[in-house]
Amino acid sequence: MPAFEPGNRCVVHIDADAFFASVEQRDNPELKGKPVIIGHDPQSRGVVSTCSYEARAYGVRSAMPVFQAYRLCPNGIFVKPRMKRYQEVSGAMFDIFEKYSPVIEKLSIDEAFIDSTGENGVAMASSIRRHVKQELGITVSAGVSYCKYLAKLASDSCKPDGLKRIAKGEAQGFLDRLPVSCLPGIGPKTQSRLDSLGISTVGALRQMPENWFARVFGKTARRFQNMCNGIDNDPVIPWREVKSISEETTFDKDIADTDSLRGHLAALAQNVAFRLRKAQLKCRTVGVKIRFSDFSTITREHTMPEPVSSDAEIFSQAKTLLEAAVPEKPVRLLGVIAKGLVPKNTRQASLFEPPDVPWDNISQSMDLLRSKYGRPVVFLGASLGSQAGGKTE
DNA sequence: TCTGGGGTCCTCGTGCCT
DNA sequence: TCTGAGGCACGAGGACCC
Repeated sequence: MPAFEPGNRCVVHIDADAFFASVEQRDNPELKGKPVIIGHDPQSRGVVSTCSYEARAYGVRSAMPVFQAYRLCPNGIFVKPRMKRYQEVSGAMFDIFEKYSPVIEKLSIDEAFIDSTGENGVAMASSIRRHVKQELGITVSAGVSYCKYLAKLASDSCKPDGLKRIAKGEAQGFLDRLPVSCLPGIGPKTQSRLDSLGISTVGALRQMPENWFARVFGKTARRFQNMCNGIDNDPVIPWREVKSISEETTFDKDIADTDSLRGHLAALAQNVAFRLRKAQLKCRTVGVKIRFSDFSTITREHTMPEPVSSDAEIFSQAKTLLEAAVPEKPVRLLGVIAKGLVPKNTRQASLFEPPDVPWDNISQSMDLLRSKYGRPVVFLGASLGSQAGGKTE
């Protein structure tokens, strides 16, 4: 099978290896070769964002509680995430991708699909890998195939610092051996459901009849059946519409006091509103998320006739929802979400409202001050005392 | 010492309208 | 006027991903 099949669809998937940890090791050479764990203080609530391969050797994994990571790897170096720094390096990495193809789909801060149809995908992937290593000092893994999810499975299978191609003729053999959990969309719940039915590999899943797929997967049956058979016609999409903007915070200690909750809610609402306006958007739906001390979680939302984006309007909606939810147990996490996003200038003309919208003017002035001096300079009265980033301190 | 944060998508129940 | 069906929007929650 030739490495380059002219005219055939070709997708490259690039995924940085232990991205946050690699950036920290690059910025601070003393960390090189050591077990670096990106996460909050091991004494606090929180989970591991990512960790270096040296830490993975101890059994540390992403999404693991930090105290557990500490138990497994007491000599691990715990580093607080520096999201701004990672964004910078990510930006530089995507600048490199753009030199190779105009059609790039950003999946997250550290991975992307690149459409390489009409090009030699393997050559492009190895050139990108070299380029990123030379310019940014971090390694990325690459997968090359004729569709997106196979390109991603290929890069997953050769991590770290690898390159793998799955050609059309090899796809079925490669897929059949994989555990079902490798398919995108099959998480722990679906995996255990399939396990209980005696299905553990993609090969076994592929043997199941069409009506069985329909019964087990419902609307998504066809997608999963196609994936088992190496079929995926999803194009590489260079731009996606944002559907929601949210912020949430887990408190160091659960909070039962409603005044304190209201303060945190105001701070969250303000940050969401600020991000909405920065993106030139308004929202029609405001929601709150409340997680109690027993980890049970509820969400409440309200859709308004007119889209809004001011701090006061979003806070007012969120406050009403929080009060209606009547938290009877101490609250562990509080969040505010804005959905139903529309462009900033969308507002229905009203016969009864003056043409000037005062909140828009106030918000504009507040944003100018925030942009100049930083977020905490101007804030809602209700958020007083909750401006320390959400954590109770 | 349990279990982050920011997203998307799907399902299901409910209420409203025709 | 009442009733049931169907479509639709909304709200809540779950699953999943990085």
